[in-house]
Amino acid sequence: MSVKIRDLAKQLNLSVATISKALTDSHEISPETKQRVFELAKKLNYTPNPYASSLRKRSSKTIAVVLPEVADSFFSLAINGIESVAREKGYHVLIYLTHESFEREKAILNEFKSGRVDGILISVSEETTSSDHIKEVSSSAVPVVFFDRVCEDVKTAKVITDDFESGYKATQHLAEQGCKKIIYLSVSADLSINKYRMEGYRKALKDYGIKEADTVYCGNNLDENYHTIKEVLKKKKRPDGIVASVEKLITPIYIACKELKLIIPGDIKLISFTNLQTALILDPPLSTITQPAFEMGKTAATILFKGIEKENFDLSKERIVIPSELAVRSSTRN
Amino acid sequence: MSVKIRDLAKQLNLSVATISKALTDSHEISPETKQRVFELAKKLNYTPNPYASSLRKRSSKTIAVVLPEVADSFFSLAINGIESVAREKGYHVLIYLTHESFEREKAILNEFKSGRVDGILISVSEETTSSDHIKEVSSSAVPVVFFDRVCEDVKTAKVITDDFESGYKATQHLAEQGCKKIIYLSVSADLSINKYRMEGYRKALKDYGIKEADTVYCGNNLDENYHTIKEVLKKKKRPDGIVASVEKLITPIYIACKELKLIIPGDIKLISFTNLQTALILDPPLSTITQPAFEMGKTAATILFKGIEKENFDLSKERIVIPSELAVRSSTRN
DNA sequence: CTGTTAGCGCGTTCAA
DNA sequence: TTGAACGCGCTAACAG
Repeated sequence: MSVKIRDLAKQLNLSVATISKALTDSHEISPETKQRVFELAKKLNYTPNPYASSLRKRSSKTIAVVLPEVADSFFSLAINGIESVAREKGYHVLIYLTHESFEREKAILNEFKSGRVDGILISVSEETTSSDHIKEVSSSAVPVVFFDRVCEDVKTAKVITDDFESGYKATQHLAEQGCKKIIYLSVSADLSINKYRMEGYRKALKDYGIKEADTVYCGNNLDENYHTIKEVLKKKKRPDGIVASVEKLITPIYIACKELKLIIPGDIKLISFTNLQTALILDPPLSTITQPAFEMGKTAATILFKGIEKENFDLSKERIVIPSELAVRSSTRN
Repeated sequence: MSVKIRDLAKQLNLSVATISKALTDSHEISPETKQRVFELAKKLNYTPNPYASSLRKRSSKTIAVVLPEVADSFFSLAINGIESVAREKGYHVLIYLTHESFEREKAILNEFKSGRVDGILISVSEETTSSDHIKEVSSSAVPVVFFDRVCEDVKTAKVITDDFESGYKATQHLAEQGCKKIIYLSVSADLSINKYRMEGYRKALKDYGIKEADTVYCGNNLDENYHTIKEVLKKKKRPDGIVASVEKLITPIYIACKELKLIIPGDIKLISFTNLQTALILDPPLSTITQPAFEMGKTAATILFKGIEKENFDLSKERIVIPSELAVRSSTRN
């Protein structure tokens, strides 16, 4: 086994309590003994047993990050942001993936009632309809911060982007380029982000007097999505504009268009929500709505730590909306 | 606080020991009492305190995953693989990012000497030259499995792709298309994957009698990489083939080519290591070497769990090479 | 300034 | 089949 406080105590002829205090730099220990303790600790490479400490202090210095998946560039970047502030604050990060399954999400959340983590960062799954499982842990004194995909009915902090505005801006961009039939591609009707983005889309359609609209729901499978999209594009009254509300729809859209020999942006104009670097180099070019994923991760984590560390910090008051960016890229060919 | 064994014991007029045994389904407890215990546990939503249990059992049911970053599609997919087998086996996953810093990697590894985790999955940083920090934890009885980016001198399990072969195949692909000057774009000379890929590249050059070669080292910044690549492409004796050994070089290459009005694959043929879905829809098309990232994550995790759970399982004997795939995509325009 | 004592919640003796 | 007692390693209260 590794070296423990007892070992240090014996070697220095001190009590374990003294060592413990010295190690936490307590003011009730003389500088000299502190010095001796530090030196021996370093020499023997002493590292405190985190679980003993957690048990005693009732705090684990650990947070949980619950995500649908890390396939997507948004969540990848967000993890980087979360991890960087966690490390800075001396916290450890447990990662859990729901794979968009509600059942799995419930099972995961249930494990947080036992004090494994001091706080939770969550972006709910596509299937999540009820939020009881979250309320339950939230009310059992473990702080929860929502992040991107939220449950509005849980009274706690939320860090989101301006989904309504970005849905509006995306649609507006297409409308201003002369699109007359703009469709909205989605993956889940229940998701908060989707609801707001779609409302923005509807508002823009209205403002620009566009009557022809349609919402198409896709799934999580590339092939199926490709087929779904292809069917839509084969219709007699084909859309001339597409708002892709999530990143994973880009590939099937491009494939379907190529297959059907539809030219972007000649026949169909396209805009997608994504943080992919390769959006820069797609040809035909892809206009995008980019979310500040890294920043969002950092912000959400920062708020969570406040909720954990500040005694009476009211998380339910926090609702941070971070603006997304519209990047218009026009063709060099047409 | 949450409900504990004591609470169950009181309500059932049993001792804590009996409850504990019943919950672990011990054979020395009668079926009837087990039944009663289970029922009450479920009713009160009892979840054992993981830290008390870890302290007592000297096992945390937790593994650490140490990665450079999750920017890249390879690591994103790998995390999914790792998490899925971890969950299946009832393990928790702590994630740590080195951000390609050796110092950070050492600091992280140092924390694993205290029994926080039962095992470690690691893909080393670009800066990692020595492996003492890994040997140290590995020899202190915590199993380590390398994964993609390995340290050859540490005697433990390694899960990798056929880097030599894929470097060879990539170069061969360009050579067979008639390239006469093929350059290799890299990010770090020290990385194991890079060494092997480059050896494959060199071997292919030799086999195809290509004399003109060059290796260009890039960094982690999109802009800088763009400039570096642009300079190379501006030379009088411009390369006519590029092997991009990591995903993040794709974007700067495309940008530089566009800027210089170099046509892919007319002027320059390109092949890159990547798992990006959007590689499918890049135009001009991008041929790729794809690593089975999800599978690798699963495999690495599976081996790690064997090392953790099987008493005398010799990790140092394990070296699993998973084949990557060459996907050739040709232009529809030229 | 330092030491003694008493748990944190759980699992494992050993005795009944 | 059950229970009492101890200890995992650490920290906090209270004495000295």
